[in-house]
Amino acid sequence: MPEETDVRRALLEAAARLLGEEGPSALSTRRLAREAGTSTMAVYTHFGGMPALVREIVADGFARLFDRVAAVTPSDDVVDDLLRVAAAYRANALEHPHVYAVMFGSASLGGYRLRDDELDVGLAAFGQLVDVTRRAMAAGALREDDPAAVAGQLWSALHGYVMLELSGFNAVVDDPERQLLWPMLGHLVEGLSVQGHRPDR
Amino acid sequence: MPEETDVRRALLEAAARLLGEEGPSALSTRRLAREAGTSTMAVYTHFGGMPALVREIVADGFARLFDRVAAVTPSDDVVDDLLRVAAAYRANALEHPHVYAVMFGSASLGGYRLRDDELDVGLAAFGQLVDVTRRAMAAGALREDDPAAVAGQLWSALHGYVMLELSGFNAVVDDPERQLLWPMLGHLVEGLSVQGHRPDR
DNA sequence: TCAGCGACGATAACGCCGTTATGAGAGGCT
DNA sequence: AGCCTCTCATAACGGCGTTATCGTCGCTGA
Repeated sequence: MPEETDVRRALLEAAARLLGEEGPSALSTRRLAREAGTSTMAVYTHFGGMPALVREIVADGFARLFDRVAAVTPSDDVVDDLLRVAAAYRANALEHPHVYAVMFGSASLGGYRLRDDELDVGLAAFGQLVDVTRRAMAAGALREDDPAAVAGQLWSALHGYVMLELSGFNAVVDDPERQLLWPMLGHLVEGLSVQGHRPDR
Repeated sequence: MPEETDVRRALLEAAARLLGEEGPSALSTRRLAREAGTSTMAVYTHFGGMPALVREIVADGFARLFDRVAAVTPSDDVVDDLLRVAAAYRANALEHPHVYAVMFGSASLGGYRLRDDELDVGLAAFGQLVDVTRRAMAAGALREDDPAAVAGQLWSALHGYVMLELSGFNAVVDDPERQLLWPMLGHLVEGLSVQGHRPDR
């Protein structure tokens, strides 16, 4: 049960700022303490070490992702809702690329490991996508199927494009957003909406 | 023009082994020198520093990816070729998860940065996918379109699933391979094969 | 043959890092 | 007042990347 002392808040804000502005390599206990105007011990009394502090940052990242997706207002065009959810997801990742990388990377950054509570927040965000998918099925825009599986397929594709964009690999085409992201989602939705079923593989 | 001295080879092999067995955090000049039976200076005389050594590992990773995909023998079923290319891509990533993460992660690991020659090897591997895509279009299995764009869409989706699998997030469903990977690629191919065109977004 | 040279790498040092031990100070409770 | 707990500054330990220094080879040219 973390109480929001000033030092604790200062550390979290400095960590978020450092991660956002200079990347993961700038996140060190000493640098953090310097920026927050305290000593390295504060990191240990308030968090128990760098990995736990990173966990907090990751949890905040999932919470922000959830909020960003939740801010998409449903309309009467379910497919458009789906695409706007994707746009919100991508925008959040582009605005906080390092946090996104830590959230989903098997990356380094102190040997953290996703724990149940953070995973729950992540699953809650995924649940939003499942909801939109379920609504799209109810509206007939997507073929009836396991909503979690279909949402997972959409998520995989979206996540893949975002990761390639963050790595710069989307430059294999001239206009990635118009040649990769939206066509890919469009074609995937199209394949998911066909009524005839074809065996997979 | 690197000459293959024993020490150089020993360093590269130790680095590959450490990265594969213990992950990125085990890759340090001192540890590396210890494992290779030499001193840290060897890293600098042969590579110029850890980032350059990591670059070599990444280049090898791209070369191996290329070979793995090239080993897929074309058949008369172009869509099946495509799926077997995807399977080879995924298998390579699962066998060398840390290398794959470094190749495509905006990750840390010493502040490397993809340079032209490594990027060329990566683009060559992507070219293989473009070729398969082009053949699929010629065979009528995919609608005529920009092959690079279509290949990029397939790559994005595949890469996304692989990344989620490496992060453990594919556990949102019970049987990820049968509920996510193959259906996703199948639906995407289906959407890409429909003759009617729908405006994207 | 042998002097000279250049590459290789072992040693040690510098300033970082994460982490821990120690202790000083502040605030609340009895 | 006494005590206790929480907070954090200081200092230390070992490990890190990197650089400077320097000894030791093997080769080359006369």
